[in-house]
Amino acid sequence: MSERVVPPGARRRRRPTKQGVVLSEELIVATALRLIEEHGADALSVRRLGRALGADPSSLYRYFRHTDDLMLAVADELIGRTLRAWRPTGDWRADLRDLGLRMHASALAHPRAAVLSSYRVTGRVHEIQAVETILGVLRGAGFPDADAVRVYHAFIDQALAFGALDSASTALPKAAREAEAAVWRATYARLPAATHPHIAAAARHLVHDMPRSSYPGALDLLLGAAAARLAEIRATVRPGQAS
Amino acid sequence: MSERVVPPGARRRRRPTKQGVVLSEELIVATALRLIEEHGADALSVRRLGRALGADPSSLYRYFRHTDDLMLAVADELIGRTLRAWRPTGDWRADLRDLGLRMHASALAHPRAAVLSSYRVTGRVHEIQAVETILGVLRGAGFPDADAVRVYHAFIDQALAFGALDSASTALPKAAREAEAAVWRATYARLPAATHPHIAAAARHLVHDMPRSSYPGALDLLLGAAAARLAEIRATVRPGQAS
DNA sequence: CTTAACAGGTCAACGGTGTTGTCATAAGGT
DNA sequence: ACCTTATGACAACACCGTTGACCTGTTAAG
Repeated sequence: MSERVVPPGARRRRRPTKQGVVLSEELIVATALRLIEEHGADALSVRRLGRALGADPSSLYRYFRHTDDLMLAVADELIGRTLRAWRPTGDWRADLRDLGLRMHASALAHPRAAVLSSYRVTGRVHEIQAVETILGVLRGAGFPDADAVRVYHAFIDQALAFGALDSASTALPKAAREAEAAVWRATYARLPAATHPHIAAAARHLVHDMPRSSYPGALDLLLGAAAARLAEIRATVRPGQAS
Repeated sequence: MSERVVPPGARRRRRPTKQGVVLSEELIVATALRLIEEHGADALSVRRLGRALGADPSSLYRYFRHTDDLMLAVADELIGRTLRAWRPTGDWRADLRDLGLRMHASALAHPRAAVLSSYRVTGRVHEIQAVETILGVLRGAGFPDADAVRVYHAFIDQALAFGALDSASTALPKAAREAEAAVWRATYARLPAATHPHIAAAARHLVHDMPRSSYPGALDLLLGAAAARLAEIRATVRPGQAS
């Protein structure tokens, strides 16, 4: 066995599959994404992916060391797509808001990849490009390096964390998702004021608010705090005028 | 088969297992938690849990309809423990900060349950108690119902989302976790300024910041924004003096 | 005190999963 | 034309969650 995965550059022998398909890293990732989109995140398994490709499942291990590796490649491809669709305008706050919402939406569309990419550092091309781009926006806006990294960190973690959270709940079978919303109406909204005064008082708001994502609000909060920090920095730096 | 799970109240026949153990919902949940603590989140499977209990795996289905159900019970137990350990002082901001950190820590200690509980509404006793308690803190501080729910929502989602995110990364095998940190040093910190100027400029900060959790910072941000909102509300309400 | 019902345990099986060791073969370089 | 070897196929392993059928001891009713 030793190492069955060959570095991408060294691949040459394009022997087709029994069913005539010529495999490649790109084709595998694209097919995985298609499977996820068409049949949901749970439809993705090595065996099913093999079947969809017209190849033996074990062939995939010539391209990825294990499932995780494959999912990271899928996640990186998603980052790339999100970044390509994004059109920065030069207004850092609006641009980051837009990017945050896009990342969140992309996570919602691909729950499984979102969960994985939320806590893994891929070190792949698109991820690096995203880091460079976001840091560029922040430094361009005038954040000193240390603050730029802090804001970047909070921004990216929040987008990923809420993305994973919200995507997990939309990935539930439809019946289960409706059942969740029903818990707020049927259980919480009916608790008597005698035993649960605070829930009873706020019941109306709970039923309305809780089944919705709190990400947009949290994002605005973060950007607001960052803007306040930037104003503070600018005020401090004015006298000396150095970066 | 029909319905094999009997509602907790109706249980009476306490026939012991072949190996002499008397099962109960509480014992199962406690054992599951112990397994997670001792051998990591991946050590928890129906079969292993059965083995640890000295019972056939299928016996567990007399108590929980499926694995999810079991994990929700585990999650609810965790909420209960966290809440019991928390000692509110009456200072809403300090109390919520303390509670948020405790929830985050508890998620770190029980990654698998954390992930599940982060996007599911259990409607179980401890969860309800937590909602009532937190809403009580906020309403007691003077937040009107609608704002209390908004702050509650952001607070709880943030704690759960970051908890799930951070716990997922600490649940990685130690080798993988070290590899992640190494990516920042070995890949990002070495990118040439010519192609990646922003990363190169901020490299030192990236290496230091990125492998750490951004939750405490994000939490303070949220509470700061909530405090600002409360001050605003108080200022507006002063003249009429009504709640 | 006997007896009938059934809660709650066991067993065996089904169809799935990721992963690996071994083998065969066709493509490429020489 | 040959040799090497990348790469695909196959079969097997050890797991997983879940279920239907069966059996038995406890319990409540008569």
